[in-house]
Amino acid sequence: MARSTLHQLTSRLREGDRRVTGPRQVILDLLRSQPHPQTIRQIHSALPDPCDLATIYRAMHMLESMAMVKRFDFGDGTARFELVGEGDDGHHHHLICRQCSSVVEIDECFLAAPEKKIARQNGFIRMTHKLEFFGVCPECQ
Amino acid sequence: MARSTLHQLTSRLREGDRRVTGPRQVILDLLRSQPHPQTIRQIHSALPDPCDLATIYRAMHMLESMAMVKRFDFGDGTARFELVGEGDDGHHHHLICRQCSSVVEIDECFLAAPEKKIARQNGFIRMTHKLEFFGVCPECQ
DNA sequence: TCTATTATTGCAAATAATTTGCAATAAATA
DNA sequence: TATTTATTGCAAATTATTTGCAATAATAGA
Repeated sequence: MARSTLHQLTSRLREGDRRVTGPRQVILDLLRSQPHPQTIRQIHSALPDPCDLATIYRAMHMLESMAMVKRFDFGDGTARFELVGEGDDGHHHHLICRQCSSVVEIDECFLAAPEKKIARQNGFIRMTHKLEFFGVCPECQ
Repeated sequence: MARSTLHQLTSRLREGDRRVTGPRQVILDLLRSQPHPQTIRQIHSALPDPCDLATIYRAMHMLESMAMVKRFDFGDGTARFELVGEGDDGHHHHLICRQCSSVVEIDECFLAAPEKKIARQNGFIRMTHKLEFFGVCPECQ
């Protein structure tokens, strides 16, 4: 999946009737450069031209509602966000080191069949799931 | 897996050099009666003889450290706890309705093989994972 | 059973992530 | 360029959770 240009991203904003503001551009540009999910705080401290934390929270909600970012939960009580490629649903998983918190992207999803089975057995529809792997990375062993 | 008696649970406390206090007994008894993970707040409001929230938070930490309860994360920013049977590691998953939050226990785990594969491919050890399924239950459709 | 020891509790205050009200500001449009 | 209104910054509010500390109660020993 090719990485979007900043221009492509701001175009998506315009198409969604959202304004292309300074904070939104630097946030998108930052996310564009990061291969792994970022916390609000990481985004905030990495911005060249800083803006208020509340602005980032609001931007992430907006981007999430437009399916431009995907929210991930590593179980530490802090949301993380990753840019979603156009035409992609962003569904994938991560492998996280419990010592140093380094992250490996896991593109494969093993749960399509089990998920269907569980849905059928319990009469559920509109299924999805959240899955993250944890372990100790080579460096931390 | 048979449900433990309150006596069996308090025995485990004594074996771990923990005191069998009033709050701990009512908390354990409450968890014993619940088939699904409970939030601190749910536990608090269901206690016949109420105690401080901080006491429940501390009790759950203690019980977790003794592997008597397992913490689950349904992604709503609130921890949930389920009693773990003796000789059981408590590892399992849930199916949660996004409308009414009803819960189905999923005892099967489909990820043993994929987890090994991911560990091998990335040189990780001491693996585990967090997985919860979400959907819309029959009642809410 | 009574006493001493110390883990545990309750209460209040502290954290930390996130949300929100509101006036000031700055995109987008005519 | 002027107008409209989404967006921002700032401060205060919310929610889940943690922590300090003095009071209390569970347990071991006499």
